[in-house]
Amino acid sequence: MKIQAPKGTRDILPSEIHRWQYVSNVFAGLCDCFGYKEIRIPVFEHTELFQRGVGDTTDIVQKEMYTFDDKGGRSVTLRPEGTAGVVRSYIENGMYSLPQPIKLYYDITAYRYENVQKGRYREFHQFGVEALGAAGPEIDVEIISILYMFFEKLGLKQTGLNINSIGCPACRKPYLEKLKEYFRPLLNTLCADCNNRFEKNPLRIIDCKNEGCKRFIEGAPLQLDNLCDECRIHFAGLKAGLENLGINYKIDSKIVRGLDYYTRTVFEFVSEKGGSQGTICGGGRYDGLVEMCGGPSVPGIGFALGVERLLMELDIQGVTIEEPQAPDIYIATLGQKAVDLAMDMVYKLRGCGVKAETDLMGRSLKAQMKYADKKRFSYTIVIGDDEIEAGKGVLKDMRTGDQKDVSLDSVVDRLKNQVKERDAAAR
RNA sequence: GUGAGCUUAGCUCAGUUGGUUAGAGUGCCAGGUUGUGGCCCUGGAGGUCGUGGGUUCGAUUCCCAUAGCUCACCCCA
Repeated sequence: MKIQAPKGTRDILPSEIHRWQYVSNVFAGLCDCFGYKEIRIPVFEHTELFQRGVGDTTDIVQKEMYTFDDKGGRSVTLRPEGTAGVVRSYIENGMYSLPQPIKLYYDITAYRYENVQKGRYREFHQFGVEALGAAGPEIDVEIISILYMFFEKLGLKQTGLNINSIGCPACRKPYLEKLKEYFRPLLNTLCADCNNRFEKNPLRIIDCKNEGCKRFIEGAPLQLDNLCDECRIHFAGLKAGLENLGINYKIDSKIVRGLDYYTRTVFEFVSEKGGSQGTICGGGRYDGLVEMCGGPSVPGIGFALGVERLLMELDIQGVTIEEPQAPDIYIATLGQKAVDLAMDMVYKLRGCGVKAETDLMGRSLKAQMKYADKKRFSYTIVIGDDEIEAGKGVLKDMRTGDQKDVSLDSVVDRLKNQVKERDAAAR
């Protein structure tokens, strides 16, 4: 069998790595401004964490987890998302006794076993943020504003924000009864999936895409219209907070979110043209999760953003990310003495932060020049026996083709300064 | 889990109505007389035509199976 990357995984190659590094850096910089610190959590956790944290009735837990027994007979699972692991770490490391709220972000891979298609992979990348300890709508607004500013910084203009409230345990119970009452007489006309959902998670019926079911969903009671006073006030606070910052949103009363732990605020950022995988980012409040995972009763809110989908959206909206700066100087050599000298020179230059290379293939001068050209070096220096004897090298500007002699003693210092000045000017 | 399309060189693709050594462009390597890139020219390396089986004198081509890729459903990032 030919060895190749497993289904649903892919290499991020040197030719595209700058796009990934760019969005990661922008995200990290922004989180830093907002006072969020990076957390790095394990790629795998005990399976039980996700069963409890993500929810037994979710598709993720029921059919999408990469679960296996390790050699000690423990069942472990590759993380299908980041929140559960962060919450586990919050509890395990006693973060509730640090100044609250705890504000964290992460840049991770996640794993779900499902059929691949556009914008969906088995190994995929997420940027995420979690804020624990704050219950009011202000933190909801802050979390959403991170994303809003992030998209703005990246130059994404057609990315819409949808928000909803799915209530708390107190108001969800009577609502679910109401919902079931509504759907009960319709059960034999609803699809098989919905019949399944009816007992396990009736909320998800509202999300059904089946045309036959959609007709009835239109008239179904919505959680948004059946919130308790506290939830209603919270949602009003969220809306007012977003308006205060000038953040546009739409209320989408059908957002449910596929994970069990969400309470009250749920939201997503969607692409206008992204097609079936148009959700770039999803998030919400999870006030019961920490307690459910064995910690104290602490409220939380967060989001996860799909990096693959973000990069797709940048393409769709025509946002290009510039290639990193070209390398500075290539030292072309003729003869062993020149090779030795060049090795010493590039070593010194690199020590000063200058991007320098020399021949490692024993190639002809012409081939070396071709290499320098293809790799887009700004300058080359040619060194041969003549130059060493004269203590001079030929410095060539690869853009203009101009050449001049330079003293080999001073050239390292001169280049160093030149690059420093250029970098300062760029800033 | 279900359905559709695709699979020939590193990449993008031709092609063979079944018949000797399977092609182009691009990329890579080397040359185009003394020590200089880009344009141009020449040459070279590189393919068990996804894999396994069947039909046939003969299969890269036809048939079947299988894997992978791509897309869609479900669901999600």
